[in-house]
Amino acid sequence: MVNPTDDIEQLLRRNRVQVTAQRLAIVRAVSDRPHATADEIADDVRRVIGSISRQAVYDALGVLVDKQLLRRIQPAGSAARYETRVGDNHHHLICRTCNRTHDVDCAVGAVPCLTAADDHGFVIDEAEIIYWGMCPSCRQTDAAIPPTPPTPPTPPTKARTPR
Amino acid sequence: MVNPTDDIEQLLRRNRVQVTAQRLAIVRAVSDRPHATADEIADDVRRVIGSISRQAVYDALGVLVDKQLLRRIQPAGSAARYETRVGDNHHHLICRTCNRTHDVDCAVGAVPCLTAADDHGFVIDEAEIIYWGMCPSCRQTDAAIPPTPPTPPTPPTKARTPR
DNA sequence: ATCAGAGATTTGACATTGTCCAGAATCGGT
DNA sequence: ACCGATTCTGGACAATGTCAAATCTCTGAT
Repeated sequence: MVNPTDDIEQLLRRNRVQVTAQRLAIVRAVSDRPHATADEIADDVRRVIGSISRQAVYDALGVLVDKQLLRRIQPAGSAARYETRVGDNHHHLICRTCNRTHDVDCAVGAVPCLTAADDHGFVIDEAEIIYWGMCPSCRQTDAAIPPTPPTPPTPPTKARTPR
Repeated sequence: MVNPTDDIEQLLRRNRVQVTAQRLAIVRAVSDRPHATADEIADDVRRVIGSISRQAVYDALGVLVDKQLLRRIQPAGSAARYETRVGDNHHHLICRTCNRTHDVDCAVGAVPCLTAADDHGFVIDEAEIIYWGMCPSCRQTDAAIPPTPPTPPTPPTKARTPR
């Protein structure tokens, strides 16, 4: 419960976003569970508000991302994820096995990575960086059960990603 | 036509990948048109081979990526794209408007970006970097037609990305 | 406090990108 | 040329979004 509802409401008003119960609940849900997918957010919101349409969730997330109140990330092989930490050029570290996602401050500095070796004449506005790897607990699990090459309990050769 | 078919065939055999007409055509298609989607690849292959099932395309691409003969990238808001340039830690520069994708050598050096500021105990095996921006020709087009605020010929506020 | 219009939500259809499965066809070693 | 393993085909299905029309709700002005 990071943000009292009142704060969220004022945040929306300051940014000229119409305030509705759905949007309040959505922002709160994202704030409470960073890196959640639209689906997870919808579930969380329903638990609080009772019900919400899928479309409302997508619309609200779209508006909030547009207004830069939320940031959307779309890691390969998973649905889009949302977070409230915005405007600070941080990156992400994702476990290939369990999909756990961590924020990582930019290694280089403030707005660093916006410099490509050769920009091909582009005007670059974002450098999106995702570090892929294996988290400590998955590494442990994986190492603990070597005697099952064909079908390791965790992912076989590669975690399935049914979108 | 970068690779004669014979070279592709030997490449497959060297890597213990069964050689089929479909796979040869697929590798060639990816080689001829880097950053193509599965769908585009299927079309290209059909133009050469006559026909191929959607599943065969996905299967082959999956196998080839597994064997590291192809690299798969999945930019936000578009289908997965494939390229033959593999194992050299290069990154990508994508135009938000027209989706044109360029390769960019890593700004830092050899295998550089594998260092996150805080790795949370992860074993990181890849740092995926996508630079987002606007390419020269889209920038020009965009600037050339300012008198259409409601529905600019190019994207209204943001290019739609129907996946 | 009320009202009108802008904007949001709901509902239901549809699109895209993949995956699963079972059977037929093909490949490659002998 | 044969046989077992692998691949391909075709059809169904799943996940994640988007579109469009009708209805409802906010919000600012009266």
